[in-house]
Amino acid sequence: MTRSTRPRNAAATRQAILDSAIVAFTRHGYDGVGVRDIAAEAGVTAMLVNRYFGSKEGLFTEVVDLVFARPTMVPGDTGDLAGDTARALVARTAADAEHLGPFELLLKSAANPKAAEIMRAAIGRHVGARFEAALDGPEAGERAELGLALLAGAWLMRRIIGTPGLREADPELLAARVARMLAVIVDPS
Amino acid sequence: MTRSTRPRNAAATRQAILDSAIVAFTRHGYDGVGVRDIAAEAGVTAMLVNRYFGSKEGLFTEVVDLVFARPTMVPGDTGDLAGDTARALVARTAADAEHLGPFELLLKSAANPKAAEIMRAAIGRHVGARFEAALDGPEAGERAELGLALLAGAWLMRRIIGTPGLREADPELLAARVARMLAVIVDPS
DNA sequence: CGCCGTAGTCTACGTGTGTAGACAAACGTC
DNA sequence: GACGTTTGTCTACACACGTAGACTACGGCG
Repeated sequence: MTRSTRPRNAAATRQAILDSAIVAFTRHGYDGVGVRDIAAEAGVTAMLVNRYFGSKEGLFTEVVDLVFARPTMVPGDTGDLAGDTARALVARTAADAEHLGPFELLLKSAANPKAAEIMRAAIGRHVGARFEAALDGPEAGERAELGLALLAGAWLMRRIIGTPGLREADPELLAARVARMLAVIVDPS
Repeated sequence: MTRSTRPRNAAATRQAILDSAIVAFTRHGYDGVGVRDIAAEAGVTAMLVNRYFGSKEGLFTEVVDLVFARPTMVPGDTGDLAGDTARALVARTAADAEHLGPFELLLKSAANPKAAEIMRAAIGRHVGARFEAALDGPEAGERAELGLALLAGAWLMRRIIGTPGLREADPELLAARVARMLAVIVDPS
């Protein structure tokens, strides 16, 4: 039809597949996307995906590792960790915001046990450690994950389920409340 | 093989399908189960499911309504709402606990937008109202859903993803921490 | 005893899945 | 300028999905 074969550029093609996969997996979750969809969005045949990444699972593993590696929520140390994080959460889960990022990916793919295991590993490798490093005091790991739990839960309710109370809440008031909840795990008490 | 047809009992058969569906949807999520699986577990053909519930979506709607209707987490008023709820959460997400119930269903099926919409409606109808009724003061709806968010997030991390910090945390200490976070939204401040 | 509505099964269709294997064409190198 | 490697496509398979439609047999009522 349009073109028989795309220009030969392995690195660029691989990256195009990866980009397409990041968006697709984040939007619809592991089970909600087919390899053909990802390939089509990258302008490529489905088989090429398996050639570069071994399998759908392999591709997902790489996507998760990439998405979870870069920090999106926890800011640099500005002195007000709880407040900054809460404000970032509220801003990113606003109705008109673009809803990509690790939390969306996490929630959309959690249903599949294999995907869950892959993400658990990536969280331990990247996110947990990063969040944990921002905390002092005992039980930093547990407290860090509890903070992540609140963020993930709020993301779920506000963006994915779209529960009205949180969706239509006043942003600043909501952020303040979330900050107060986060303060419980930020301050060693 | 064993039997050609099951004894004719409409009510019992319908209930058997419903029971099977509750377990299956909760365990594997909307997209993770086939109508054939549910039917087989109930000792019935797949088509009977559609005959009784119209479609897979109709069956799911009924399951969600049933599961979200009965209270599982928020206790009767014992004077310590935050503490009791936190303890119930920790107990129910323990490693050796049976992991059914609304939160598991919610998290496992959130990936599918149609399922998410069905659950959003059910939350507004049952859970939100129940949790909200337990709260006094302003913004009760927002605060109730924020509480649900924490519970859902903790459930996700501890049971579904299986993050080590929360999985291996000391139950009483974890419950105390969750209770302190819940206290933020329970007390009007 | 015979009938009829209903509870149930069976077959089939169309579509989508992940991936294996064979084939075609563009590039770098001699 | 020919060759072999790489990059990409095409076809195909085996399976699972939701569900439409036709068929069968049980059970209560006359």
